Amino acid sequence: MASTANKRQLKVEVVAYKRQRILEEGSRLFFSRGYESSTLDMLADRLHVTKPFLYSYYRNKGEILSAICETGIRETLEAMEAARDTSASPRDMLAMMVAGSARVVIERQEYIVVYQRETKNLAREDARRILNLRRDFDHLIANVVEDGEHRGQFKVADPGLAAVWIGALLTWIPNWYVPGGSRSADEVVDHVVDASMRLVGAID
Amino acid sequence: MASTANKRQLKVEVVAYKRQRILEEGSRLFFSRGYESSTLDMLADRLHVTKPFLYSYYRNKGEILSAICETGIRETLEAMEAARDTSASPRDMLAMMVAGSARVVIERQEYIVVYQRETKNLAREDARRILNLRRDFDHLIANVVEDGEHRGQFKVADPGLAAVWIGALLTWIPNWYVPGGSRSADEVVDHVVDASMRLVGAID
DNA sequence: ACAAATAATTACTAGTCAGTAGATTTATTC
DNA sequence: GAATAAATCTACTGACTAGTAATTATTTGT
Repeated sequence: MASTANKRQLKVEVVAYKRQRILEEGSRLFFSRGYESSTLDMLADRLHVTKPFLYSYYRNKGEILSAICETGIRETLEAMEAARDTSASPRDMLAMMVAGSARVVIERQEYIVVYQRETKNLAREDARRILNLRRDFDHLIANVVEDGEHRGQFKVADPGLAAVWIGALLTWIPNWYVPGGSRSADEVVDHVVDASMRLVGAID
Repeated sequence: MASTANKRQLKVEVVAYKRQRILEEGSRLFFSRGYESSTLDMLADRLHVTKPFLYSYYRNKGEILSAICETGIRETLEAMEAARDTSASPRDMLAMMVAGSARVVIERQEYIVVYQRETKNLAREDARRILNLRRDFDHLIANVVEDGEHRGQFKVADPGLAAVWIGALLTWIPNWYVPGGSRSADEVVDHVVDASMRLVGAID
């Protein structure tokens, strides 16, 4: 039989898993119906549980939303940080950053769309925290672009603005990429990288 | 005294004006609070009228939303069509199209943001109609890009995709342009045009 | 096996809000 | 200036839903 410590460990994992499942199904629901039009009863039904179940894993509806938004931006950010912690040239680094976060956007469409569409429904405090993550994201791009500009690999007037453009391209992906459609995920990633390179005037 | 015909004409104009004012204030309200969190009582208060007043100018809440969305996309489209009906070169035409619609996006921020954020809350039929306008918009750009590509003014792999990118830049403006901030509207327009030119690989 | 603790449910409330019926005020016509 | 029509308002309802209190079921420790 398993030790008490093991059991305790298992329980922690089960709780984490349940919390994650709530976010997964929640992101799908909010994605397809919008946050306000989604009820907690609907979410509970999809998980084959009841509403009070949700309340023992999240304080309220808003906390579920904020967890979804935070997951979306945080995973994108992590993909970028992984590329930054490389010794690649600015050009290659930017390509890796864009490719990495594009892949997250594609894999986590629901999270990303909810994150960018439902900001208005976040509680003040949550909105602030998540906005800061977004800022980190923009700075990460801006820094690489600036570095590349100094090293003569890019030709761009305003690195901050270029970062904003690249952010726009990434966030926009779910508006036109259809999973299972004519374009493969890899093609999409390549296109986004190509467009980003054009925006920063990467010298061939 | 004014003739009966004149009075009738005036009345038509007054009705149109009231409908327009509802949309104006509605777009501001939906922009700042989100559609679902906005109540018709709030909207009525802002106009110093009552809820049933709104119902004598629009059938229901959804019709107000759809009118706002349609106004947003339609005005952008009109700016583009004006540029298309010019005999300019593809390069100049695209620049005019982007500049024209960027100005509309800046002037009508509230309409544009509501349009792109609240699509999920549109009735089926309205969503379809508005999606078609959006398609026209994309085609208009794609056509110019394709034309420019054939004439050797642009260098781009997929004109349809380039159109999507440009649409992304335009729609994204409200996410970073702050009216009365450090950048003037004209500067913003120039930046968007510049970025679009880079995306289509315009030959200098 | 049984007591304690944990997990999840049933059944409810309190508040909100889109939409409406009927009254009232304002404008128009003769 | 009375009669009619148009515009707007007051006061209400019915449906919905976030959140909760009290109860039942399940797991755990001894």
